[in-house]
Amino acid sequence: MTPERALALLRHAPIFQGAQEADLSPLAERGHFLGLMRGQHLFQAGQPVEALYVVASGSVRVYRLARGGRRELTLHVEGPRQLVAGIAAFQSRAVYPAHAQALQSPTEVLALPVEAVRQAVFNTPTLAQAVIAYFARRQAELLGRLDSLVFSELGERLAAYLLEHAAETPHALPTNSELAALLGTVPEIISRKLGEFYRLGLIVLERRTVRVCDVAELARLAGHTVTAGDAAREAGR
Amino acid sequence: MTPERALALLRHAPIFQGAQEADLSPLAERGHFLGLMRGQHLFQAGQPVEALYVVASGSVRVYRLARGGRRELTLHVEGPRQLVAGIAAFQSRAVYPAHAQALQSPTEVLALPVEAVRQAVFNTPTLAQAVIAYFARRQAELLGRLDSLVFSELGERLAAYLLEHAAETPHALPTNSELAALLGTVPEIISRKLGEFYRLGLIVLERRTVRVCDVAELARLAGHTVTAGDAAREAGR
DNA sequence: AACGCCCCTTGACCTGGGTCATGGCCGTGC
DNA sequence: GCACGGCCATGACCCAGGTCAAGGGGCGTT
Repeated sequence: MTPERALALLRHAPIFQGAQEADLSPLAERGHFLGLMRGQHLFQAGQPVEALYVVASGSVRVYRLARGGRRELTLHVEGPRQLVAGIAAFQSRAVYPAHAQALQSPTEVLALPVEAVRQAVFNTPTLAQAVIAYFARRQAELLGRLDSLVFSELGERLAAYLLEHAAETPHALPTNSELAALLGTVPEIISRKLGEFYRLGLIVLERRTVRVCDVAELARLAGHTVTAGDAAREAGR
Repeated sequence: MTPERALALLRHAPIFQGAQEADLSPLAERGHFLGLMRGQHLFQAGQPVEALYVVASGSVRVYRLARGGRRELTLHVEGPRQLVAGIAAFQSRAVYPAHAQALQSPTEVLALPVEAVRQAVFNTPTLAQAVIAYFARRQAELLGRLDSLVFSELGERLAAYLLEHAAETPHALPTNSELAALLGTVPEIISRKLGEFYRLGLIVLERRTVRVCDVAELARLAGHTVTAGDAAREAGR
């Protein structure tokens, strides 16, 4: 039973698009499913890499911790069919470069032993090609993340986040701590900024959801190098 | 003549380690050398990707520009045998994600057309494997960069830089603007921090070179979450 | 119902570091 | 020689955002 389910999952995972079913089935046979509760860790940064994971249900957050553990930065959140530790699996002296934990209960993942993955990928040119394309995409995302964190202020990042995740408003919002980890700050500041956006009439908050009111203005905040202070000044004249 | 030189270069490039000479020579034949003066651009961010470059001599700086161009962040500096745009070359709708410019005059690079590269890599499992390993390494570096920029203060980053690049002291230092771009800040702040380090007796500056005096203390600054203020306080008691 | 826990909100305060402007130094070219 | 341009240094000022602490609400558990 497990192999069929595993195979179905792999077949639909974006990273394996373009692969032959015949190439995937040996991999599927080596995999096994794991169930996780909210908050439970899939692995910790620094542990040797044993497996690569494909999310089957729920979601997994991958994050780095500052020295001392006072702050954390969420690198990405992966939902069904997405990979966790996909890149780490191909490093030679491989230890996980980040922590991974389930965000929901229950979360189910398919664990694929790294040797099995490497073997499958290195023996299957189409797979190798898919993996290379996947890596390139991830790298581009990471670069975007990097300079948004370095170049833009919190207001811009928050505005961008709201626009991106609130296609259908109202939309459930993560907790302030989760948002803070995502945007590289602390919960208090998120609280203030959201309050500020509300006062500017950009959003409405109600019971853990946001409704975006002024898409155009949010986009301006997100896109240009414009601080909320500027916006207030402009609104006031 | 060019093909031999190109082949020799490819053979020694770390990314192609483990590849057969036979697999590299068709690639070498498609390449051509370019000469650049200091400051001249190899490409600009946003241009469609035409080629991947291997540095033959001199060095190339790859950097991103903030919107508005007021600030820039150097992603990496590549010397001989290193790749520029190695990852961009494998993205599907590929535009360069960053700018690349020569740091020295003269700088010489080997340009390899992307189709030639893709073809060679996708047809040669050992090459594909090497490329995957290379990507994984780069990704790990980028992650390290990311959280040093997000989590640590400037003093830590500067201390880390000095330690890393001053194995043999005294060592030539880049200009303050170059350092600033590397560490994610502006030249004035570099000037102040270096002055502070000097006053603390950690380094000596003379005519564009640094000599590191107190390795242990610098390492403490770089490694722990310790501000220069703490150091001064401790030194003073 | 009452307790405890977690999260949110807000205020007060602090500080790293960005901005702007001035002046000095050095190297290069005329 | 002198003038110009780039780099560096430094002072004055400012502000986004981090820190710490206090208080309040929602909700699940006993």
